[in-house]
Amino acid sequence: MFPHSVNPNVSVDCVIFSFNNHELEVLLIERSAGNTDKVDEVKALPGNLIYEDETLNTAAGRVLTELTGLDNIYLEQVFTFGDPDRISKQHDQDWLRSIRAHPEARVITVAYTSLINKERHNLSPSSFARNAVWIKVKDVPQLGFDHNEILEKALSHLKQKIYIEPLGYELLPDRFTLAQLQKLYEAILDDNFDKRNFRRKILRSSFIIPLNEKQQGVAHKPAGLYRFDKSQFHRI
Amino acid sequence: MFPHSVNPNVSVDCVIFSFNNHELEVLLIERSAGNTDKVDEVKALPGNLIYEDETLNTAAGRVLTELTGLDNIYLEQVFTFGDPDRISKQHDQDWLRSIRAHPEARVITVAYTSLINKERHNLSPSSFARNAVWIKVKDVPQLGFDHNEILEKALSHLKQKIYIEPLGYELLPDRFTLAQLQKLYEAILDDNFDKRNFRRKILRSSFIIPLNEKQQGVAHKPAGLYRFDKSQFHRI
DNA sequence: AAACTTAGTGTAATTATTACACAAACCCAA
DNA sequence: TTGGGTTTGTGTAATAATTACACTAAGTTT
Repeated sequence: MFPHSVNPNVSVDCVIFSFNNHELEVLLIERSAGNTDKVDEVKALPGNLIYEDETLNTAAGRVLTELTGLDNIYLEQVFTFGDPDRISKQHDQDWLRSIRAHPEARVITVAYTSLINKERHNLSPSSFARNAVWIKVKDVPQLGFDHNEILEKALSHLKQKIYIEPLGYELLPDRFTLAQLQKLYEAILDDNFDKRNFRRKILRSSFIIPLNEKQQGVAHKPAGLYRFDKSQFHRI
Repeated sequence: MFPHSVNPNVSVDCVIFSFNNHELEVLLIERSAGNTDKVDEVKALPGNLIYEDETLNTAAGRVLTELTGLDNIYLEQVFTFGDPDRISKQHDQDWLRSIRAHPEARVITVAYTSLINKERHNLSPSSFARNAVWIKVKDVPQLGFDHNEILEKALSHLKQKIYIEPLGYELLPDRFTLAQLQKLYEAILDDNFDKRNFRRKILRSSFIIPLNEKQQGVAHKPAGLYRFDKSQFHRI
């Protein structure tokens, strides 16, 4: 491996969502300061400066892997944040000084997002990520830099997208019930739907295929199981 | 005025659309090389490096003004392009060498877009824009850098947006006919609609207010005039 | 066997979408 | 002044989508 040269002015940040059958969660890291074992109590989105010789998309994937261990995740660009003061809060600067060659350099960041099923991926934080944790979107505290704003933008991007693409095939188990799917839509859109209308509409869409199986071992009438038919749509 | 320091790694590009009552047009500049009066025959979107102390949005407005004279245009971010090779074509490099301190530096560009009525704005190209011209979107030639790709992305952004926001209040005259409005929608969406259905739908929307006036001096039945009611919606 | 819990279903009213054709209003030219 | 040219403006029927709404069925637990 040759060493890569770093672009001091451009970073990527990743907003990775998951679903715990109830609520949306987002992946955050706990920053550790330099070589010390001191954990910075402020959480942040996984992100870092790009290399000079990689695309933004590649950078997002690499940085996500380096910080959290998540590998081979499909990432989609959301928005770019470039306020000149976005990294200049004192606390953020203190932290940057411990890890960056030019902590004072202006950094524009390109946000990427993805949806994953956290059961299918293991986290193994490293680099300056002392820890990587799933936090309920509704419980997200004040984050470093402008990361709350980035999260908000990724969320509204997600809300828009769910009308276009049948999201969720990544967020749910392979076989799922329509109640689970409905809860997912409700979590993303922060709304509630009528069960009958939701079912009618979603089954009309041909992405969701009924299986001849039922839930087992639940203390009530078992629900039928469904799966996504990925062949019915294509990423652009 | 103090001199501004330039960020060598980040630029903005502006995709400005207008409408000639028939087709969509986009604003391009003809690049002039350095101090020479030689016109680079390749056209490009108006764009340039950002200053260290301005936001991306501010940079987009400033650059647009500097290159084309368009002032005070509402600009909206579209997408960010960061391919490591996006400015390395020989011809683009030749031109960059004539105007940039570090022509070889990697540049990530943030694209912005707007819709304007070209009748209401004057072009006065300056800086390295030898000329600024409106080109029909369907006639756009091969542009410098990755600007064809950027234009495509801005166009699809526009198509998406027209479903959400009642665009067009900027693109049409203050008073317009429903046929003009329909042609605008058809130009943007590259589609054709049934006149009766279009009218019914658009009039249902409450943004479009009938006036008690008719076209004058046309050699056929004069059409009724309408205006937009801007109070009926708000930019986010 | 009764209580508990969630699944699964139908209908009527309203609204939106699609497809389709002809008379009315104005100008112009003969 | 009349007829031709051109674009405007309008209605309806068929189909599809949306909304609102409540009870029985199928399991488990006690």
